[in-house]
Amino acid sequence: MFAQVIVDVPSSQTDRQFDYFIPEKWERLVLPGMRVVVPFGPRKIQGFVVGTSVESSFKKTKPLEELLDIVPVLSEELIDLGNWLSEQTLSYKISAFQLMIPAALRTKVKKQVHSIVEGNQLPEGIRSLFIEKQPVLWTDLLQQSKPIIEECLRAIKNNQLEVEYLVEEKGKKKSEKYIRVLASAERLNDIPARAQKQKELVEFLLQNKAAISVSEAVKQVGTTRQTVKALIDKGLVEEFEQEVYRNPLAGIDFQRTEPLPLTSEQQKVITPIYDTLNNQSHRVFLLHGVTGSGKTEVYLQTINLALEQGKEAIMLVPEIALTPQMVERFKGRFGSKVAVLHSGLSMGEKYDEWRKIQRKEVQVVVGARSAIFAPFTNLGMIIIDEEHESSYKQEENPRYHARDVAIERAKNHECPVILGSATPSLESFARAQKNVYHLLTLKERVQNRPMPSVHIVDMREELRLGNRSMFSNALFEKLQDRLQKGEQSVLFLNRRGYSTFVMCRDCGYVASCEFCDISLTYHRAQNALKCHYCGHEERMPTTCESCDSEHIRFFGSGTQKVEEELTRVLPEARVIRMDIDTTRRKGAHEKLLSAFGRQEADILLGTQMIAKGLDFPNITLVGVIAADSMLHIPDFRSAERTFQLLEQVSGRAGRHQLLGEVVIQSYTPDHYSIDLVQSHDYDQFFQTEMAQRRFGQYPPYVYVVLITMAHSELMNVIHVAEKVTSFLKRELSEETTVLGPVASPLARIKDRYRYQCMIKYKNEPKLRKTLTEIRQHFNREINQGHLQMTIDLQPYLFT
DNA sequence: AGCACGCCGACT
DNA sequence: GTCGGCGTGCTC
Repeated sequence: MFAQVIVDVPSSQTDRQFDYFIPEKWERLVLPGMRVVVPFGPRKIQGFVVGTSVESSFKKTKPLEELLDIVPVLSEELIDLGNWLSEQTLSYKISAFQLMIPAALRTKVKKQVHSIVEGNQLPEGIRSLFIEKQPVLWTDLLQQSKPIIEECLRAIKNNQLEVEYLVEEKGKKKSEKYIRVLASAERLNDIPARAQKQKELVEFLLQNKAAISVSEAVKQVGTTRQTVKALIDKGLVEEFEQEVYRNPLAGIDFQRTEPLPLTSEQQKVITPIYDTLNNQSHRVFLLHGVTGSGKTEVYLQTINLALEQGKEAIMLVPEIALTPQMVERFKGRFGSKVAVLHSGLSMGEKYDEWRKIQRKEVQVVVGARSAIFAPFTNLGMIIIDEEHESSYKQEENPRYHARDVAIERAKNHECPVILGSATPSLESFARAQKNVYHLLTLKERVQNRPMPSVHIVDMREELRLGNRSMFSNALFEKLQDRLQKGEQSVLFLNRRGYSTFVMCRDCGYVASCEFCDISLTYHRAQNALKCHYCGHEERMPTTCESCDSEHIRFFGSGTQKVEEELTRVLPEARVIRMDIDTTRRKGAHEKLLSAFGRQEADILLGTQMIAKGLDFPNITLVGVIAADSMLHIPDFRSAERTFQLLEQVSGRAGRHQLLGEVVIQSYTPDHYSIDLVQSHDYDQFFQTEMAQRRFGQYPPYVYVVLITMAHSELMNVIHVAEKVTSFLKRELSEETTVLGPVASPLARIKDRYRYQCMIKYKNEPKLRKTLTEIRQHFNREINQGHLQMTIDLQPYLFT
């Protein structure tokens, strides 16, 4: 028997199957989806078995070296999915497979050297290194002086030293010491009368038939490890190692909740989902529900039905929305049937959660992007909450979108997918309009709570009235008012975007490209404004093109500056600041939020991360300091992102008894992405934005591919970029547009110059073939490490 | 990705 | 003549 193996060597030349002979002792044990160690050339590496066969077309096959799993870590479905994913994203198969297993199971190859002769037969200079035939790590050896290294290399040639490859797993299963009682009740008499604690402990163990961890037993009886040790010595108690799961949620009690009664709207949207579940068919639903309309309850109840059918469910949430509040709702409803996967867990904790899924100890997974690969085998439901979120797109290879993977998996399992959002992505909503997805709508908040009222403040007007601070009068007064009433406020400042945009403070005019209708980016080095899409360039103006004012400014002030300002103008307010800087430490996020929940602060000031999932009853005011900050980054999705973010932030206010109010400060209050937040009119926003996309030929009207090339020599990268562009223009069909080459928005990273070109197409059968050819053509330069080339199909980032 | 093999200049 | 630099190609 032979095994087809994908080896752990990420390169284009090894991105195919290699045949290995299965030794007789493992004949029936080797199954597709298992990890193995194989000899590969002179070394040993890890690989995934993707198939077995009776024959091999190879004359000389080496045998498998080691079997790393007893049970496959990848199901047949996940192997297929991996192949599909690598085709879709033009990445290596091995990278796709590695994505699907927890980091703890990824192996590292260690190289070490040990002596195979007696010490005194080794050359004198290196004898002290290899005492007692102890192996020396290759990396340590390389730290030695040059003559020593050379002496070692010679010894290896002379068969005095041997090189050995070790394949090691990164993570370990956690085990704890457990005890069980061996003694029957009679032998209690063997314990001396004064050994009171020993007696108590044995009695306790006899009552509790099951084995118990030492630490737990000691705690329950109220004694110390010494007692346990004495009993082990007497032979009354036995100690053994037991594998345990790390529990990231230890000590937290989740209050069980029952399904809530549904509103008639919720009932209406849930019916077709139930039908699809009952028919065991595949269908994609787009659940468009305003903030606070009870989408989560719909998720919970549909998952519940899937579980009742004996199936499993995956629920994806954006990383920053994976708050304790969200986890609590799922644990509350499904208890121990839930595993949680997010980046806050340690490698070991993630491994444990993954194994719970693999062993079918849980039926529901709540997690961020990569949880879409949860090793379930009987999926009945996949939900993607906040489906418009860009964090579902992975920005490194394999550059996949969790939404696409979800739909592919759901097809494999013939089960429904729910994409949920208050502000769906244009792509998804357009698909719903074309009936590719089935649209479900929740227009009302639960219990007839009103949507928060939104005030848009024109900051140009504020300036004219002499208010130069970052808070408008309206926002300042409302903040004071909440402070007085003891209600809480949330202040939102978006610092995203790397490049400064240029704006006139008098009229709000923003310098934008005359060909692309996208804001220009300021380049300090040349004191020029550039368009990152078409390459257009103009001098940095000194006066406003529109009103001749000299108040032309670069924009961008961070949360720290706002915090400073806040303590100056409202010294009595207690402020919690939440951004990357204050939440980097593990658990800091939860700590700050729960402090705010206990009303230990009046104002929560933060970036993106406070826009989602936040649900506190006492929040009655939401302020957005600079609504335009996102609008002018050079990205065709900037208006969409602005609207989505403003809607999300607005949704944080007035979710319970108290009414909510929102203040949005803007220099361009008439822009539709800001203006339409006032009426919470998604449909109108969709219509307007679609017209823009149509005009500029952007998604969803076309598909986009971004090719980024980087090289340390500017002339070199320009040359490559030009070759790539002209090749694409020659090979691809007439209807396809190839733009560029232009310098990337981030024109130089780590001393490499970056250029990019963009493909816009509607239907391009030769696309993948052509892109693969390009990569093949520059393969040598890429392999030599001079040239970097990334190909992003359906990119979300254009840096 | 590693690693061996092999071809060319520098030097004992 | 030999050592070691890097370019080329292979790994079941």
